[in-house]
Amino acid sequence: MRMLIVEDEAQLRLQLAQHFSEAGWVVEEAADGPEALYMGSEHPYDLAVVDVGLPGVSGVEVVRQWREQGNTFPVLILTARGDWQDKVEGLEAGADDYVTKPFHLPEVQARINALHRRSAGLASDRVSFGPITLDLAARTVAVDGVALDLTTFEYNTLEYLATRAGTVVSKTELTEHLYDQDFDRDSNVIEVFIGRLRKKIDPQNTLKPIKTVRGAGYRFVLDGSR
Amino acid sequence: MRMLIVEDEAQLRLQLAQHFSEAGWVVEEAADGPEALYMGSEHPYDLAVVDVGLPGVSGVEVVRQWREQGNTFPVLILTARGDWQDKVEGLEAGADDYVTKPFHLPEVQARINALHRRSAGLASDRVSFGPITLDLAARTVAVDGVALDLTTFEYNTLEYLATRAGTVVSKTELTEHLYDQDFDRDSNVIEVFIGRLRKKIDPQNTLKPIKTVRGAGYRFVLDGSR
DNA sequence: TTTTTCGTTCAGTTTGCATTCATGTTTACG
DNA sequence: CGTAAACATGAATGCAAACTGAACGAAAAA
Repeated sequence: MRMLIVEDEAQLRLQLAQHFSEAGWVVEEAADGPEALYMGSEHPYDLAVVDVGLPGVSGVEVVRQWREQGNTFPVLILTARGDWQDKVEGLEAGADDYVTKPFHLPEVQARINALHRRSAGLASDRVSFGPITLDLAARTVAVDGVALDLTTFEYNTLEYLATRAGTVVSKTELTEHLYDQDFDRDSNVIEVFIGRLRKKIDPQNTLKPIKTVRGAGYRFVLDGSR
Repeated sequence: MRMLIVEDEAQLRLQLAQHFSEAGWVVEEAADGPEALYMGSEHPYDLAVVDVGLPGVSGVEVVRQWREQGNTFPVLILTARGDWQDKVEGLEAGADDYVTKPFHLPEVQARINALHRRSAGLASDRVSFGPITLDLAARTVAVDGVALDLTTFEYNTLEYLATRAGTVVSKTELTEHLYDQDFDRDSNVIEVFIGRLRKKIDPQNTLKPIKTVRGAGYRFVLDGSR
């Protein structure tokens, strides 16, 4: 999943970026309002963290303009402690949640997990499809109760497909959400990962949870149903 | 584990600091309210000891503000004997336990152990994973009933991983909780300790209790389970 | 003092894994 | 059928992350 971090203070921005990279996100950064506006309108992020106290174009303004452009990804704003007004304005501008600075990473992490989960339309951190269970918080997958040993990208690919189970996901959509902007557009990585996933999830090839929709992409489903 | 001691009286502060250093904690100190507020919001401590009778911003106030910021680490407050009110206010502000001054170190030690254990979500001082058993109070580890000879840091590293068994712990997280703020960020100590731990716990390399999650950190887990 | 213990650094090596490439297989459609 | 495009797959590559053994040096112990 791809996240945009908008924060002018370099140290804090880096700290957040490092943390969420380690947590498995693809992270991009913007240091000021205009940059944030550009990046947010150019790329399909899955989530954004925005400091409202930006120099120049304020964070609230950034969020407002994103929303006016029809951007729907969840936005978490960072407000200075006691700045009641910022918080209210931010939420009115279309932010989904807020955390006051100084904050503790676990708190930000928790709220981001919640936002991300909600935006995927899930009630819980755990999703099951027959014998296949994903734990979004722990980033683990089990088949028939046995944990699978997946690499970061294998897991990312599977999570993206599974949280959109039943719908067709194109290869471009996958690369847009699993890679940052400088991705080689004519690579076949996705095909390779799909292959490896199929082999790891279902070595006997009996479940066939990932169907190919020729010319359109892939669809995660179980059973013969549709 | 990293602890913050907030106490204005230098002699007492030093006594506590020395005691808990020897007990294996990484100890940092604050001498007044503002300093305590700053440090508590800046660093991810695992526990704090706060004297309520601070000049300037009172200890109760410090705890209240920490809690408002979403800080969750356990807090033990020190109150003057007979100062009934302080104790009540402190607990209401979000402290977890109290000790009245003058106190006996063993008592403080015992309460801190209890708080720390509870915050790790453990019911007992003893934790087992298959043949591996840690005794948090005695800071000892045994494999198949045979005691291991671990150094302070080796034990600390193992304890941190084991009390979070099943989840991925990043190297950054480890250094944040096992070292104080002036830690050389591009050191590979953690890797070295992980290596030594693996060798000591499991010389035949059959249990493989510490798994590497490339790019993310380490995960303590036994068998294929979870 | 000398000796030992341990935390830390460093350099060299290994390994995991994302990515590419070449080739094989399926499918749609004329 | 035939053929071209889309997809699958096994092996090869390259690089950064992780591992490791040795050495250093500070502090504790003897």
